[in-house]
Amino acid sequence: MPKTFFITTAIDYTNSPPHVGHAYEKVLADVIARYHRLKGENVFFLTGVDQHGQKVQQSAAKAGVPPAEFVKGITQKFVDLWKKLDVRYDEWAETTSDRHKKVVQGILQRLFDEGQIYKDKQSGYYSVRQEQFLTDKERGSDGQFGPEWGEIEFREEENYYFKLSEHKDWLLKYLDNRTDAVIPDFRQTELRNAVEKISGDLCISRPKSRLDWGIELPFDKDFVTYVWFDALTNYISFSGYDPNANAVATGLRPVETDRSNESLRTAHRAVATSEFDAQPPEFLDKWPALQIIGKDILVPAHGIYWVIMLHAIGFPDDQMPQLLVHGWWNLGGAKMSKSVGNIIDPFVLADKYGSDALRYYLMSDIATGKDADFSEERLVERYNADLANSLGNLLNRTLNMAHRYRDGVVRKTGGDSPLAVQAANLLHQYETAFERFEVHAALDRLMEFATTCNANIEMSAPWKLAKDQSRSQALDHVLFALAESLRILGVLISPILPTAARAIFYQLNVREERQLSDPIWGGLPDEHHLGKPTPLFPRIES
RNA sequence: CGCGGGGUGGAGCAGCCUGGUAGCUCGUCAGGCUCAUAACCUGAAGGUCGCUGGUUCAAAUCCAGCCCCCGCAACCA
Repeated sequence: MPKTFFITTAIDYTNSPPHVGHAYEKVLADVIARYHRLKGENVFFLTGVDQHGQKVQQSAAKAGVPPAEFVKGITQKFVDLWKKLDVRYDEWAETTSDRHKKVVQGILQRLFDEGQIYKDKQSGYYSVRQEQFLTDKERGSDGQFGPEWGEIEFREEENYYFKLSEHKDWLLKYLDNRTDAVIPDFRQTELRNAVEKISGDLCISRPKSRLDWGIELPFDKDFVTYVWFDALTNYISFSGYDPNANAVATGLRPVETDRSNESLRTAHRAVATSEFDAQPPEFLDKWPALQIIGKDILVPAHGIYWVIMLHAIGFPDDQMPQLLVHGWWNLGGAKMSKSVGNIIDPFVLADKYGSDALRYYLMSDIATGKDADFSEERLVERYNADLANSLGNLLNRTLNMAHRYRDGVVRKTGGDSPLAVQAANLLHQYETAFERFEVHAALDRLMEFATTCNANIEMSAPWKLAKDQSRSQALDHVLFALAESLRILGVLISPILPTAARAIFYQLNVREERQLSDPIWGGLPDEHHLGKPTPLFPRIES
């Protein structure tokens, strides 16, 4: 039984409703997931929401509702959006669920028992209004804290810390050994540089007096865990990880009193490997995941904290997730941001242009990993050029001719079509692009093929063939090749445009193809009866 | 000398990792076609691939230096 393809996205923070950036990430993950399903693989696509934390607590208080209720409302908007955009996930992560809490607490307890988590005192300037400690970063150009922070006081606070810096050397070595830990590679360079600068440990708690909307520390009920262990662990807590599966193996673990000792660390790894194997089969079947994240949360969250957390709880190096880091949709060259108020609402776009149009734009007009500029005019332009004029019109004219000249029946004739060769090339290039997560490139190849088909029609001029009885067979040959080409286009575009693909199959009157082996030339039966043409992508007139 | 990204015909971008006639969409101009969603096809004009130097038979692509633009507190993919 082959392993399941496991793909995750970042979980979205339920402090405010989704914008087009959220939509991009989930659609990207959905497209890659659908591609793997097309390949016939078992796929586990996990996404969800991050519901705890200070901002949520504050927003809920402002709205005058309990955090649990506040979070429910925002969560629903995300769920609604994914439904609207055909984002089909297999599991939904909500960090307030019991299932998740148990895993988080299990991991925390374990690390605490092993001495990886300790209590310490921190002191510094504290903003009462913002309920946070201030660092030098918050100082203005004059070196003072600005009025936006309100009253500032000097405060001491105890918190729990995770021994992050202890794993710095491991992480450096891991990154050096695995060149595709992060994609694209320049992000790995960026991460590697950031790891070099790690100093100090990671604060992982907040006293309940300050924040109680979170998961309680299992070893100290006056605290909740803050952000990192709460949010990042969702990737394993919702995929079957059992924090207690390693109970036996942990007993073998040497007590690490001298943590700088390399031999102990080696022993630690040896034990860790076996304890990882003790995980439930359903988890082992999925893990490791391909994790899709935005460029803002690579450093330090996923690239440093998350992989170190996994390492600390015994995940071997070859079980580290691969991080696919995508860029941002900017607006007029400027960053999209809530405070500036230049947020694009994906609901509005989806209602106005349809799910597929939005999906197509988000997948085609940005190179995976890079930034791009969002523009509604571009969306319309690409929709009209590629989907309406090229692909949609190709389907329409082909079906029209088939009905007009042949009553909708296409016949297999001997001989090769130049389109057959092109289709084989297309399939190859398409797969290559997808293996590199270059969805934009895959779409380019698809549209090139559609253009080739359109050019093929001009060249063969079926309307002339139809007038000449002696060339009847040539006409059959052309029409069959075109119908076959469209069937292949439908299969290959289905991960990106699931709704449109279904419409193509319907109009071609073929059953919904699901396998990547289907786009092989010759799949269409002889004497096939095509369906009636209906404009697939009506032009958007501005 | 902080870290990283970018600079490609009028606009927006891909290509760069794995050097070998510079490609896509839009726009402009000229033809063609009529099956089609006033869609389609062909051709043309338009580029010193930021600058300088190096490596090479060959550089948009590799190396070095320089110039300009953007991101790196929070919200936040």
